[in-house]
Amino acid sequence: MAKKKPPSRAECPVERSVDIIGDEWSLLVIRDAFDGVRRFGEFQKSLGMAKNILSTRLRHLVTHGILEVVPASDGSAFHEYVLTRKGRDLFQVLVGLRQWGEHHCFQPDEAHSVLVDTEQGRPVRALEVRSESGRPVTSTETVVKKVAEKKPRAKR
Amino acid sequence: MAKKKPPSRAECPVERSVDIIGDEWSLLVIRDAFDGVRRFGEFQKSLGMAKNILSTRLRHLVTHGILEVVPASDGSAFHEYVLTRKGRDLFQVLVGLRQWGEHHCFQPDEAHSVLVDTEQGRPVRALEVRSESGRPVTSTETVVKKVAEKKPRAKR
DNA sequence: CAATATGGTTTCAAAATGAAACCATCCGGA
DNA sequence: TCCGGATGGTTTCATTTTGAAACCATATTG
Repeated sequence: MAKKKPPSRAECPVERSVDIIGDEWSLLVIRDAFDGVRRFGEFQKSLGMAKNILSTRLRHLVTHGILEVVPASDGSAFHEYVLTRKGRDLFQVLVGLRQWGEHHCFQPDEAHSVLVDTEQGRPVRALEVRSESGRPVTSTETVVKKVAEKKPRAKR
Repeated sequence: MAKKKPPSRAECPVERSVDIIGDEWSLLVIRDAFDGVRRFGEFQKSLGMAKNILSTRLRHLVTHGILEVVPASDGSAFHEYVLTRKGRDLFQVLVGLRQWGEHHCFQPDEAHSVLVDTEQGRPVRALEVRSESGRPVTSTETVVKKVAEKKPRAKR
């Protein structure tokens, strides 16, 4: 839920991300936002979630700069929730979740939606993690380098 | 928590993924597993979570084939939890979360750990979503194509 | 200007969480 | 081999979060 906790001070970026968007509803709200959902009622209907929970989630995402509130695009007095740059930058994460789900959460004969590029109408490629030199690397070929203890710069 | 719910029948792969791993603890357990954590006590200490919750999460991840229980590598009678192929395939998702966190959840002067490839010891590249032709595409250049209503194949 | 749609908030029961106590097995040493 | 501690849990219970439903204020529509 929208955490009362102070912003995560973890040194691990994964942890900070998860602290913000690592709950089911937030990720699904973001997915809907990528799909063009903008209005409170649309989210609620699409996700089938309780209004109070949606309300806290939207507030949470706005607070964290992932969504922003803008005047309704149809000129009415209502407002809408749209992804910020920060929110759109979650694209790779959503694509990763999508591709993993496609690969591991469906039976071979089961149909699922597909992410296609609008230009060609063909499915996007599988995400690849690449080294700086461009070589694809697997998880076993990488390691997390802990942050060096910030050595206070010698006075100069 | 470990859901009692039957496996998600959503047609959206993102939703199925999120239904399985879309909670804070599961993702952090998986992150630790990528970092080589294998023992119950290690997870518990690393994550600082209650043992009962860790217990349900590990069971949940094992049930869903993301972790598997193997005999302890040190020959003791205890066992260990290691990522399966399915679990390792979450690499891109974790990398996505990491890179987003690095970019959006740290102050410019704040240090954070870094994922490097062991071969060169240099940070991996930023994930890119590419079209089938290899062109990088943004979220605005893609669309989710809903699954065609499975048309029962005409009898032949 | 009345009726309804929209976008919430409040209330309250049920479920999940987390801290702590408890417990069984394993291991290492005297 | 037997004792004490480490390991890997489960149980218990108070607190927190969730979710369904009722309620409410403003906006829009007829």
